[in-house]
Order: sequence, then C-alpha cells, then structure tokens
Amino acid sequence: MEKYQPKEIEKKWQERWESAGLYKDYSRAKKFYALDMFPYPSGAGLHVGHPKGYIATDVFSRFKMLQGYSVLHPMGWDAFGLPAENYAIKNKVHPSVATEKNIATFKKQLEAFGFTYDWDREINTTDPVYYKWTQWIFLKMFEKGLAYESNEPVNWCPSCKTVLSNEDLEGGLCERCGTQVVQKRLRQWVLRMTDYADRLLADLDSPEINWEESIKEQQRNWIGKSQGAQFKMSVVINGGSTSIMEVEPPTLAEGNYIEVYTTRLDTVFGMTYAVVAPEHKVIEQLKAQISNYDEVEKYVIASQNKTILERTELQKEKTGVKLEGVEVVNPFNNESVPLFVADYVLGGYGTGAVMAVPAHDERDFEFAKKYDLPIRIVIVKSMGSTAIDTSALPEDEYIAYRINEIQEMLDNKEAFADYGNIVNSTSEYNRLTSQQAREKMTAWLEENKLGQKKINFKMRDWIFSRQRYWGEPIPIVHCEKCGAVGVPEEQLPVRLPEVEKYEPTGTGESPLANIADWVNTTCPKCGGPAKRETNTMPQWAGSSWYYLRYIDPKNEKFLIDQQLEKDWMPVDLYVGGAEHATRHLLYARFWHKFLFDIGVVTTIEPFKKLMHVGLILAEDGRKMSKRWNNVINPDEVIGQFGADSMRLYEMFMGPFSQSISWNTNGVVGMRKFLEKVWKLSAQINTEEGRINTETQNNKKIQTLLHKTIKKVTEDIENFRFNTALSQLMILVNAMEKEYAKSATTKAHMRKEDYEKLLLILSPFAPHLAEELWQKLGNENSIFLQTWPVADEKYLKDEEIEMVVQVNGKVRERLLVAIDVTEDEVKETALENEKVKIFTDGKEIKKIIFVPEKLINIVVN
RNA sequence: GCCCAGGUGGUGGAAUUGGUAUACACGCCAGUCUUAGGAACUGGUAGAGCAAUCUGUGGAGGUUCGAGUCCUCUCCUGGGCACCA
Repeated sequence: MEKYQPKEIEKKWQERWESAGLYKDYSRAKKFYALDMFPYPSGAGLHVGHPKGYIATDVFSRFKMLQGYSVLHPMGWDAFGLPAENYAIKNKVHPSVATEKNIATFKKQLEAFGFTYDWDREINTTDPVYYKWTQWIFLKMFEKGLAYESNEPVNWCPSCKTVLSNEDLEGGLCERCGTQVVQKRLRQWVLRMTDYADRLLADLDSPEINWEESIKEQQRNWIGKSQGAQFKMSVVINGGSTSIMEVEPPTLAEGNYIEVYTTRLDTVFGMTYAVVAPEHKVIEQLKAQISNYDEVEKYVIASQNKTILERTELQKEKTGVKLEGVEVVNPFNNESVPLFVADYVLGGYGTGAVMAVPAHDERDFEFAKKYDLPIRIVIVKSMGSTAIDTSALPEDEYIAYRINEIQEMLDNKEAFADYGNIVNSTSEYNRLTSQQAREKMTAWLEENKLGQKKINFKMRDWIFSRQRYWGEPIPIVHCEKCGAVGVPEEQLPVRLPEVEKYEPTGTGESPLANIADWVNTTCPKCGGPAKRETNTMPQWAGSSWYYLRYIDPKNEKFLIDQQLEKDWMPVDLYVGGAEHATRHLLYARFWHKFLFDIGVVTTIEPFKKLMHVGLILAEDGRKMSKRWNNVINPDEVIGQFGADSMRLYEMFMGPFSQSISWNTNGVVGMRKFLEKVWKLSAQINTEEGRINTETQNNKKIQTLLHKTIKKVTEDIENFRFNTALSQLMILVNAMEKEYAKSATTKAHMRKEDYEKLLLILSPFAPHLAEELWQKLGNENSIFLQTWPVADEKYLKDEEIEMVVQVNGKVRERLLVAIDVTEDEVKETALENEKVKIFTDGKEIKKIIFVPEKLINIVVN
C-alpha cells in the first residue's frame, strides 16, 4: 500500500476542488452563511494562531455542506490602517503596494489549509469599488442627521497625530502605540451612535442573537446604561436666601441654576456640597459672582492640560477648588451648600455636575475628608442580622444603633454606599427603603417641575474622522455659503488621491489637505468655490458592513441586491477574536441597525451566532510576537506534517474559546492518528460473500460507529471539536484493534462502515478523507455525499458494565445484560465476594439502583 | 473596586441531566524490531503502601445513599470595565 503523502494529496485536491467549483453550489434549498472576521493583511504574514478560527469555520462549512446546505463561506481583507501607512512613510512606497503584496502572501498561506472559500467573492476595503459604498452609507447617515460635525474636546494621540474614538483607547492610552492621549478641541465628524444605545442594549437579549454571554456582557458594560434622576438646584449669591421654591421654574435663567444627575436620589438629604466638572459652563457664567475666580480659572486650565491617564488615575488624591461667593440650594430641604469645581466629576457624562453625599458615596467621602466638609448620614443598613439582639429595642434606639454602625464605618474611612433604610430625612421618606424613597422623591421632583427620571449611557457617540492618509475619504464638501454638503451619490467614490508625503501633519488636518487641486472643488449645491473634507474614516469603517458585500460583491448599482440580502442574511455563524467585543462588533451592529432603518437590510441584527476563538499562545505561554521571537509559522508546520494534521491539532488542543499554548509535539499525535486511518483502509474485506459478515466484533464496532456519528454531529454543532476528535480516535483505535491487529478473530471491516468513518472525519481532514474516498472507487467528491445519521437501533450496547457501590464507594464492576432487572442485579451483587467483605455483619439500610449505571448498597 | 470566565495527573484537557474522576492526546518509563532513525510496534503511567486498602478535582464547611458537578464562605489565575455620580 502507498504511504500517506500529505504534501502531494493536499495540493492535488485543493486544485481539483477549486477547478470543479465545489464550494459554489448556491442553488440548494437550505442556506448557511459562515463568516470569519477578515484579517488585516500585515507584513508579518500569518502565525499559527490566526487560522484557528478559520479552521473551525471551515469544519462547520463542510459539515453543513454535507448536510445539504448551500454554504456561503467568503474571505477578504480589512486593509486600511496604520501599519501600511507607517510602512509607506518609512519606505516611500504607496500603501496600496505593500497591501497588495501582503494580501498575496496571506492568500497563499490560507490556500495551503484547503479552506472552502469562494475566492470569486473576495473583497478588499481599500478598493474604490468597495469603499464607494462605505462612503454611501456615511452620506445616508449625514442625510439623516446621524453624522455631524463637533468641536467638543476629543482624544488626541500625539504620536499617531490623529484623534481617536473612546473605543480606541486602552486605559487612557492609544490602543495602537501606547502613548498617553490628551484632550484637544478639534473639529470632528461624529456618528450619533448614542441614538442607538437603547436598541444596541435591548437587542442583545433578542432571539436574533445567540452569542456567548461573556461577549454580550462586555457590550452591556460598554454601553453602560444607568437609570436615575436629573434635577435643578438654584444658585444663590453671597449667602442670599433665594431658593428654587420661591422662583417659578420658567424664570430660572442660565447661571441661576445647575442641573445634576444622580442614581441615588434616596441619599439627597445627605448632600453637604455639590461639584461641577472643570468644563462646566456655569463657571464662566458666574465669573462675576465668584470671588476667587483667578484661582478657579487656574484649576480649570490645569485640569484641561492633564492627560486622561492623569485625570483618572485612581491612587491620585482628589483635587478641587471651592467657588467662593456662590452656593446651591438643595430643593428638598432648602438648605444651601457650597459648590466646588473638581476634576473627579466628568464633563462628558450626565450633566457634568453632581450632588455630593459623602456619607454614602466613596468619592464624595474622600473629597469631603480632604476639604473637611460635613458628612451627614441619611441611610442605614436594612433590617437584618446585627451583632446584638435589636428586636427588643424601641425604634429610635434601633435607628441610633444603626447610625452608630455607619458612623463606625465612616471612622474607618469607608462610606456606606449600599441600599438601606432612610433616616435623618423628612417624615415622608424616613424608614422607606432606598428603592421606595427614590421613587417617591423622583415623583416629587416631577410634580414640582424641578426634575425628572433620566437614563444615561457611558457609551459616547463615535468620533469618526482621522487625520491620516490611508483611509476612506469622507464624502463631504465644505462651502462657505452652504456649509457642509454631501457629495452627490453619482460622484462616488471620492477616490483617495495620490500624495507626495504620507506623514500626518499634526495640525488636525490630514495629508490630503496639501493637495490643492484635490481639495479645491465646487459646491454641489450652489456651484460656488468649496473645499473637500480632508479627514479620512477610521480603521473600523470598512469592516462595519463587509459581511453584506460578500453576498453580492460585484453589484455596481447598489451595495447589495435586495433579494440576495433576504436570501442570505443574517450571518448564521460568525467566528473571531474577543478583542472585537466593544469595537467592531458594536460598530457593525450600529451600522446594521441604521441600514435596517433605511430599508437596506431586513434583519435587525447582522450576526446570529457568534463564537469567540481563544488565542494560541507560544510554547512559553506568552503571546506570539516577533518581539519575543516565539512565533510559529503555519507554513512550516504544514510543510512538516501536512495541513490536515495541523487542522486537527488546532481543533483538538482544547475548548475552542480558551487560550492554550502551542505545542508542536501535539501535531505529531494528529499525524499518527491520520496514518492509522490511512492504513486501516487496507483492512476492507472485498471478498464475495464475506463483505456483510455479521460477526460479534462487527456488532460491537457498529455500536461504536453509530455512537461516534451521534457525538461528532452534536459536538460540531456545539463547537466542541476537541471531544468530537477524541471520539473519532476512540473509534479508530477500536477498529484498528479489531481489524488490523487481531487476525485470529477473522473479523472483516465492512466498506460501508469505513466510508462512514471517512465522512464524519472529512470536515476535519478533508484532503485525506477525499483521497481515501476516491481510492475506494467512488467517483464523486466526498463532499457531495450526505452526512450520516446515527441509527438508534445500533446505539444501545447489549452488555454493560454495572458498578456496585457500598456506601457510595466502588467495590465491584459486573458485566450484565442491558435489560437486567433490579432484582437480578441486587441478587448478584449481594452474593459477590468482594461486596460481601463490606456488607457482612452489617445491616442493609437501603439499596439504590440506577438503571444501566450502578447499584449502591447502603449499610450502617 | 465592579463585571465575566476559570482552577482536575508531569502537560493540553475529558466527565452534556448529582451516579465508575483522570476519556483522548502529549510527555515520561520499560520492552520489541534493527537501516540505532521515529512521525514504528507492545506494555505501563494520579499519589501512598509488599498488599488488602487508603487518599485524591485550589482551600474550609454544608446538602445527599452518592458531589469535579448543587449551596455558603474563602484563596488564586485570566479577560473586560474603571472617579460614569
């Protein structure tokens, strides 16, 4: 028999499958759309970690194909981005040149795995034919008022010389280069993602989404919905007595009040001061009334110059300045309290102003301690266990006892932030629970038109412009007369022009600003002189809708044909890294919902099932990186062991979503396994009359085979590839033992059994399975066959091992018929010598019988 | 600090509903073959003990005839968020 030569057969089948168009039958009744997160084609090429997700998707695609589905399984390139641009700056070559080269490398590497990609559908986000539609979507958002210009302070990376979105930050550092980001006031294009916050949150729980809980939870946290109340507090000058209760709400002019947001209105009677953020406009409005304005202004300027990191660093002490000469009035008790400016309050969240309750908020407590401000306890722990018996105490003593407990906490430098029962407020609220008080207080605010319920989100609008070269031009023209005007649809795409220098300017303009004949244009509205927008779109623009384009990649009239969209959407399976949980996956959901609103798509969510692929770490347990010199190249692994062995290893390593270290020895094991399958084909008995011999051994193998079919089917469905493969190994080991090793039993392997084995192995090791399949004389591809279904009649063993326990400990194992009765087992077990050792002379209290599993004899 | 995953042999891991802990694979040990090569073959491999047996799923309790699995507390690791009022 020939030896197993993966190098030869893999190349052969890849070519044949491709030329036969094996993956391009889109005419079947049932559809399945399997999608990988498309890669950024970096100069370094693939390492062994990249293909893990792709292999899983491929296994799934082949499995679905065998189950009779038309499978859409495309691949493409997310090719805009900084590395190509930085390479261009360094080497003076156009980014598209390096990108093209990298794509060729990636494609060649991917092809060695034998993936079922339909390369006719390949897309590239940097192709004008593609980004025409990225620009089109932006225009639609602009038309609907969802894309707007803003001059609010934004995150600026001084090293990359561009603004960044909140999602692009990692702990206040630039996600790409690790530089500290500063706040800068720059004109920016922003997408109103917050308009979709509620739907982005709520639809995570819709049946349209079947995602892992961890990813959903990350998105929930990122969106950060909080429910509270917002209310007004009037500002009084120089200890004046004007309270908001005496001034009719309509006469409250700017500068006469501040508005605060709180989720803990129940603690409002504990307010002993209030705080505004340094950015708050009331500071400017009260300039004349603030007697220490110089000091305040100094503080404001200093905090604006801080980096995000400096401002949010936890260990850092809180700082602030009291606004002398003004106070604010708590509407609940008409008490005026001092007002501070402090940068622990964020300008961009809520109203940029808060009521401060030091007894019941950690941050306020810290600040109050430092500035020696009064601390008033207004909630106490709910009824519950205490150190002493409080049931006999009269109520006032009980409350005094509880307040004392909180006081001890405060003395120990800790605020009491939990919910509890209200005290020290007014009689309407005292003794209510926090939740009850909050509702009653909110109702009071609404009655008196002082405030209302309010929902806030942590998520910000998406800052969408970048001051870099290698991105989609934003299709906007600025006209002095008409303002920002969208480029007419028929003029799309706005092509990225050639430039001399790719360097970012650092001025807040992109390098495109230097190309006069590109920048200067005419206004599409009035025909007058106008300038093009020179900012480009962020890295994440092209990937926010690419899954739609694969469905209809060559459509020149529209981004996707309406019927094809209905046929193929949503994506049934989406596989990629968890690092995209709050960026790509959020952006894509946002765009998809917008496209739904304007009638381009018909599903509310783009990705039905999402699986996140666990990292493959280097053998040293660190991330694979050039820096550590621990990168394993898939080409070498495939060259040494073959693509099928590599595919098997990555699926066998462990649970799919888990990070696991690479171990090349593991690939050896997979190769051994495939060799076994290969050699086993020699055991097929083809002699007339002996083919269907039903020996005892064959029956055993039948049972195992059908159990394996069942398990492999279920495991693939559930992404448990590791256990599917171990079950296949168990089957192959048993077949080898039965047919190849025990010549004396005269067992004969039936061809149909072996073919079933090949079928259920084929998604994992497609080349080997196809080769063996056709060697058996089959003419059509194995992938045009039908996935076997486990036959119930073979699933039950005739004999099973029954465990005999005494007091829960295993003492003996009995081989019994599957349908043995409880009494029969009891009898056998109690007479068993080994069991007797533990039961003799003891009273049998109870016998527990679990059919097909065990019998437990309970003695005293 | 908050949220989410996890902690099982020398290693990666299995045990799907409370029912035989360590399947499958790697590594290691012993042996076979000999072209002294292994990506070949055979057997062994949780720990302690001559053995019967005992002990074992991060730790401490609990529920149960029976717990890796359920409950309470606690320690550790990985990931995410982080002054969001």
